[in-house]
Formats: sequence, C-alpha cells, structure tokens
Amino acid sequence: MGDKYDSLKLGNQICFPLYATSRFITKLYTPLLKELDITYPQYLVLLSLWENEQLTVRAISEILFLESNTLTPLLKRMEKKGILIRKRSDEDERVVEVILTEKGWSIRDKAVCIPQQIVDSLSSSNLSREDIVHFKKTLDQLLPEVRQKAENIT
Amino acid sequence: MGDKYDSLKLGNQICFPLYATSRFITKLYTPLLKELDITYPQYLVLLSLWENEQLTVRAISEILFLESNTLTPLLKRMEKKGILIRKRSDEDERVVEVILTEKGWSIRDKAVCIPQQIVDSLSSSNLSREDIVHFKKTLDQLLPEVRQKAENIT
DNA sequence: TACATTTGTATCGTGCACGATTAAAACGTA
DNA sequence: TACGTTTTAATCGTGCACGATACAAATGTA
Repeated sequence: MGDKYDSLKLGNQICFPLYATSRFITKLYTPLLKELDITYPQYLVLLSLWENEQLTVRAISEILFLESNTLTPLLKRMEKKGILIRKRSDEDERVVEVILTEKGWSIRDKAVCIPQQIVDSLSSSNLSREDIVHFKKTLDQLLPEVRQKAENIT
Repeated sequence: MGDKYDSLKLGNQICFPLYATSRFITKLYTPLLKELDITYPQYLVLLSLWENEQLTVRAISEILFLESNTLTPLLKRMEKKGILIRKRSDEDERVVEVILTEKGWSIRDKAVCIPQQIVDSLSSSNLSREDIVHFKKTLDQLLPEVRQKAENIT
C-alpha cells in the first residue's frame, strides 16, 4: 500500500545512495592520496593533466565539470605544493595555462597502483564484475544526460 | 594497446562519473529546493524526519552517514529558519533530540512533487526505465559495501 | 565512592562546490 | 577608431564534508 508521501521515503530515492556512495568512495581514496599529499579533486586535476600534458583552466573546467571559482583556489594550492605552475598565455592574456612540474609528473608513478587498490576494495561477494561493468556503462550514459539538464538550469 | 598508465585515464575511472553525476543531480534539485528555502543536505534531513517523526542527532547521523561535525551546524541553520527545534534529552543530557516544527511539517506537502520532477528530468531516450531500476538496485548493493570499507579505514 | 572509560555532541581548521559578481582582455561592428 | 559584447579567470559569500580534538554526561569497575 503506502501513503501519498511514499515518494519522499529515503529508500525510494535514487539520488541519496548516489550521493552517499560517492562520498564513501572518496573516503576510500583518502588514505591512498594522503601518501601523495593530495586530495581527491586534486587527484582528478592530475589525471587530466597526465593525460593531456598541458591544459588551460577552462579546459580542466570542461573535463572535470568544475567552475573556475572551484578550480582557481584548488590550482593555487597545488602550485604552492610545487605540483604545477600557472602561467598567463602569451597569445591571450585572459587564458591561464596549467603546466605540471617535475614533481607533478613524478607523482604519476606513485599513483599508478591506486586504481587497482580501489577496484580491489570494491570487489565483493554481493556484486559481480559484470554488475560493476554494467553499472559503469549506465553511469557513463547517465552522466551526459544529467549534465545537460543541470547546465540548462542556469 | 595502451601504456602502463591506462588505469589512470579519466575514462577508465568509475569514481569520477559517480562523483560528477552526484553533483549534477544535486544541481537538478537546487531550483526546486530553493522554493522551499532549503539545501539538498537539509532536504535529506527533512526526509528522515518526515519518515521518523523525531530523531536524535546520532540517529540522523546513522541514517544519512553524516558526522556530527557536519550535522550540528546544518541543524542549527535549519533551527534558525524555524524548520525544527533542538532539545537536550531529559533522560540523557548528552543526547540532542531533533523535532520538526509546524513549518517543518508543512514543507512536506510542497516537497511531495519533487521526486516525480526529478524522475522526469532523468527520463531520457538513452536510458530506459529498466536501466534506471537496475542501476538503483546495483547502487543499493554497492552502498553498504563501500560504506563498510570506508568506515573500516578510521 | 573514586576514577578510568565510553558515549554523544560540539568546536576548530581545511578544502571543496557553487551562485553571483567583477575585471581585464579580446572581439565585432558601425 | 570608438564602443558594446563576449570570453576567461578571479573574487566573495555561503554551505557543506570531514579529520582531529574537546568536553560534559553517563557508565563500568575496583
């Protein structure tokens, strides 16, 4: 049966487990990333830079879906740690180029084992490998959908 | 092919789309919740209180997986808005009971249409209803797993 | 009854997220 | 060449999250 407020029950929400799971997984990364002296969003910035050599703030923003008001202080903290440098473009003074230092590149070798460690953490008796693969596939379809809807708001 | 750093590519991560999707979905809620003058975490607190009449801080913490250092200021902001009251228990002075006011209850009727609006936003040509149902099922299995792993860290 | 331990909340400091706004540089066009 | 528009970062203010810690109330135990 159920009453007219059934839709408001926590167990019927899809957003809440998504939100909670995301937070827990970030927590799984924390001790691994702490050894590299970085946070999870900083790790994401490194992933994009390792893959693309050099990026503007705007490019990172488009890759990670983070606004400049989040990235600017985050990148400054990383610059302070000597992981990267920020440099205004010569051609266009509005653009800030983000370039990894030697230290920034060196973290890559220490980080390379992290994904496997996370996968090991996620492997369980309840969820098969196919479940996870299918889950990721759905997620990769869902992301552009919600992105488009969310960005249409503003 | 691929090199030894393949595991560090953003496209191969499962955490990143989860994290990004969660943020986008929260963003979908924002304009709807703004009309009720609440934020998404505050909405989650309301969901748990509507379902349970009255809860201690600790109980909310266990339901939403949020620590007291997150909940205390959040509940104080909600108290300031007149949505709820916080009251030390008579039996055990350490315990704080959280009780909805009339205003807190009245928000329920205005919120009841929100879940459907979010579902409508998520419905798309790419993802079928079964995809979403299966996705939620996997998510509900995954959550307790990562929760356990994450809480074992500390 | 003393005293160590546990429990429940709160405080503090740091780091995201993000809406709103600002400001400078580049561009378009009359 | 003037001037309005667009683009790109940065700034400001608010609200989470969370690790570490503090503190008082309750509990356990000698």
